[in-house]
Amino acid sequence: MSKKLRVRFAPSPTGALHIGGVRTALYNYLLAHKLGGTFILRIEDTDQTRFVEGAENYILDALKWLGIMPDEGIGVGGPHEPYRQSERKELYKVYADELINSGKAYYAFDTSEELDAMRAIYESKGSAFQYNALTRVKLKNSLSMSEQEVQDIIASGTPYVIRLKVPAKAEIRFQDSIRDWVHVHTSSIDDKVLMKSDGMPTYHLANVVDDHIMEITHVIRGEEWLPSAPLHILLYQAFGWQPPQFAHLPLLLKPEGNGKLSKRDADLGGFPVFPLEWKDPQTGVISKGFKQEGYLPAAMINFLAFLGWNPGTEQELFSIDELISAFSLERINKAGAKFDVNKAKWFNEQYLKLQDVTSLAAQYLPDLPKKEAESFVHLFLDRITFPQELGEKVKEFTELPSAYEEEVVQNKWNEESQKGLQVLNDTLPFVELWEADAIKSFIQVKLEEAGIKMGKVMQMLRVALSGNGAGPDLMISMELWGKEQVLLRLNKAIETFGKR
RNA sequence: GGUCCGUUCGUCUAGGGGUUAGGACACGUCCCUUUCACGGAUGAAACACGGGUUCGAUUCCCGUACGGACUACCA
Repeated sequence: MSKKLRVRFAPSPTGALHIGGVRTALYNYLLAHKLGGTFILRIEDTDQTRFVEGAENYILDALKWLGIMPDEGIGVGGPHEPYRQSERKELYKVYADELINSGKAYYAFDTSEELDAMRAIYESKGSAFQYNALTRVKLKNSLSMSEQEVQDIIASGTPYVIRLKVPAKAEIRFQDSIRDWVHVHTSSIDDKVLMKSDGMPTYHLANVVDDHIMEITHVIRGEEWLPSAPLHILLYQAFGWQPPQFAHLPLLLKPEGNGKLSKRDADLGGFPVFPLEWKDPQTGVISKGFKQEGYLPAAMINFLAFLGWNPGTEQELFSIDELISAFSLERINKAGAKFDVNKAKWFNEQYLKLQDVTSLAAQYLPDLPKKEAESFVHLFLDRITFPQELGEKVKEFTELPSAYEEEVVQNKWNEESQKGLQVLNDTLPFVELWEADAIKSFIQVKLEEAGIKMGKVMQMLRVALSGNGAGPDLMISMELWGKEQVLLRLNKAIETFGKR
């Protein structure tokens, strides 16, 4: 029997969770649920300088809103606590020392400034500096210095880092679930820093150690990690551990032109990149959230799932349960996907129509009587993308027209329609049952009696009552306005047009 | 610059040695609706380029171009 599947989503609390991160979390969640595995949330906060207050809660809230909650980890607990890397600091030191002792890693004393200077020199010569088998002997580290020197310098309290001693001539290969075999020569891999001088591990070390300890079987993460995957393989090898199965997801790209989707593009395009609204605690800048814009969680999930994956059938609308059963790593695409707001909106419209009318009415039209609110929801549900448009629609509907659509008036206001409106104005007060069907037959009869064709006046009537040449069913609208209001509007319109 | 990854309609994608290259969004037209929207139908719209392998390549291989990621004591 194979090991039980365990996956993790491991964001850094450096700000709001980006929509690409949400998709990564979603794919992890889907795989875990499909295969009866465990979905773990771990926080990678090893960079103290980039820590942002509130970001961790934001991540949790965002996942909660979308319904992709972890089974284990932050906010849930579990057998491998703590799940915040800053709280596991001591652990990484142990493993880094293990690598030192086995000769797989070494101490380095070069300062950032020295390295920067080194890079500048190489760059001026048109090449790139690498801290590797070729250069490390000439730099300040435990490989180039005598053992005594190293002991002295450490004892003196000089800051140091621990670097991985990358083998000089080897080929690293691994089979990615999405990209198949990837191979890289170690000559292109740097002796990466494993432990920083502040005693914190870098991503690479912490990630590998935690994934191993937490028994992660599949690492599903963004493509930006692909270049460092060979380094991670090297680390697993150095520890003598079995690496997990890797799956590097294609990137989410900006809608216009090329490049990774960023917050800036979103602002330009007028759509969010964050699931929830986010206020940057440093700058106070507020970024839009999909939730606040009116996107439904189920629509977001469906839309996101299809950005880089598809079931191979022609079905597009998938509930989360359907996604879980249809999902597989094998059907994830290789190429990056551009974020298309139109498609997102379409998904939202589809899910909006599926919403319960009663609860939409209660939530978005709370000030209206229940029955009336529900009528409005019925009237407008097919014409909106976001639920909060209901309020705007109703407001617009309820207010007296401030102007009349000029083009329609121009074309339709004539002797016959004038006569028709006048007939209606005179007779409508006598409608007994003010209800759409009754109003309709009443109008039919009255216009016929007057010898006026219905088609000649209906659009004029619409403009007279609503101001617009197009809109929801007129008879139902009239029912909702009520007799008094209709007559008021009709009067006003006749008066206005009559002056022309 | 170097390393790695990628490339099918405008966008998301299906497909895969022989297909009318399929679907969805967006767009056009028509139908439904005395309007609009919804819905339905329909149209326009793609295999980056060049070599090779092959009877045959969009599909396999190699190059080129283009795009992207990475190249920090950031993740």
